[in-house]
Amino acid sequence: MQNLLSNLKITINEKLYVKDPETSELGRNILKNSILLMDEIGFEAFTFKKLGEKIQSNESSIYRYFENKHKLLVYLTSWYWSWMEYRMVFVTTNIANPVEKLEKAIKLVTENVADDHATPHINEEILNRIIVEEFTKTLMTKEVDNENKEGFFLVYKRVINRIIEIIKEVNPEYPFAKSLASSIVEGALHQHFLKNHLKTITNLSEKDCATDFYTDMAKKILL
Amino acid sequence: MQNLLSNLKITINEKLYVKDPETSELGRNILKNSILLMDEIGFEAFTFKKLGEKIQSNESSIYRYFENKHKLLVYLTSWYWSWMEYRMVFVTTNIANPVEKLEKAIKLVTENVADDHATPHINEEILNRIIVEEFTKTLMTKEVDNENKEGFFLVYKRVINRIIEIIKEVNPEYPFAKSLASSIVEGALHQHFLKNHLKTITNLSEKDCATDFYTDMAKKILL
DNA sequence: ACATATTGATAGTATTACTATTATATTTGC
DNA sequence: GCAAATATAATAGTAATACTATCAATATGT
Repeated sequence: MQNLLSNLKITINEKLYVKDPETSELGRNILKNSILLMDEIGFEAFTFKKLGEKIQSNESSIYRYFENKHKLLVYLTSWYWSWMEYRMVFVTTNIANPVEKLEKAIKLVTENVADDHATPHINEEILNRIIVEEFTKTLMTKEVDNENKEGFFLVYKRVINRIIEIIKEVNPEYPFAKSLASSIVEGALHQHFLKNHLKTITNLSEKDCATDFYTDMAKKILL
Repeated sequence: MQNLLSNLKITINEKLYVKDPETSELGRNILKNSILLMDEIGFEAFTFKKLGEKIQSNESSIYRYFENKHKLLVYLTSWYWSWMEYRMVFVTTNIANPVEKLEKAIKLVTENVADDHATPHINEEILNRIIVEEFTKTLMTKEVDNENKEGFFLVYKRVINRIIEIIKEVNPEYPFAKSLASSIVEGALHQHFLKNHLKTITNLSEKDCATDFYTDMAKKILL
């Protein structure tokens, strides 16, 4: 089956870039290699100069696409959550049973991620590692309130809102639907971080994912 | 009642500092004002130069206490979790009923924090804000595995392990005690972050704390 | 009073995070 | 096919950061 994404383009908030990187070879190269380089050396050590060397291009050319590395990271994470939202809609549409719908949504945000070949310049498996290791840094800045107003985190909130709605379908009486949904999405990332680095305080081991833990949690809380 | 902490000194991993800041006036001044300055301008904008100006001391003098701002932040967060552990032991000792014990432990890690006047140079209310906004940054670095080996996160893990043990007492059959404990501790910080910045995806509002949400969660999962 | 430790002041370095300018390709429009 | 527009590359430069090193001033302990 041909994946719909081959034809659809993921749209990202225009304020996140100076020039749309999806519209040129260099732009797509920046996206592809910024994912690889960030995964390799981490967000703190990542610089536009090093990225320029990696793609045999110039620092100044990269600045024509992105104002700074923070916005590039927000761009990449927005891309990830957009991709996640697209898959969530796909997987939950036409499912009549709300519990089944919730199970599918939870599975999606908690399972291990593999590359989606429909997007040749984005490796989702590696991008997922960046989300696990760096995503909270996009939020935890002194500019978060302004950036939130500018809509930088809309896609992320939309993914969580979709889960909130499903939770409400499953149990309209439950008073903490929002907190439960945001806990699952953020918590799953955190459990994956722990399984990689602080193994003694998580039950997940190397190849596990967080699906069982959160499915069990949601069912016991809501049913 | 005189708080025990007035007499007890919180011990921090020696690898986190060059010279123990609790042993001099300047050291305690660095601790006190680094908390104030980080809260004010955020960890990214925080520099030893600015801190030096704030305490009318010199950048180079601060470097004699801490190698860099990352280690200072790890020091402050270790201090916080030590203080939390001390209070947790205090609050859970001699409670026979495991469920009551768990409730008290959850309350402690999820409630809003007020200043503890037993520690004149540390303002715990402000330090808690720093934990909410910056704690994950101490973990999410490329050095996390080495620093974990050096014991930088021992106190944090110890707090979580105490909760794991209580969860096991409440329900020895539950298979995800570790993930549940780490979810509660990290998740509570995250919910507090959301209530301050991304209010639409949490049920907590301004003066709420995460206690009700997590107490309800733990009971439904374990009982 | 004198040795020792602590702090302060200054200077210096490499790197980062940009901005500006100019030159050189490449594309496109007619 | 050629001029005009656009994109990219190369270079230089600036202010700030994250330190290190040195030396002077001051306080403390015996």
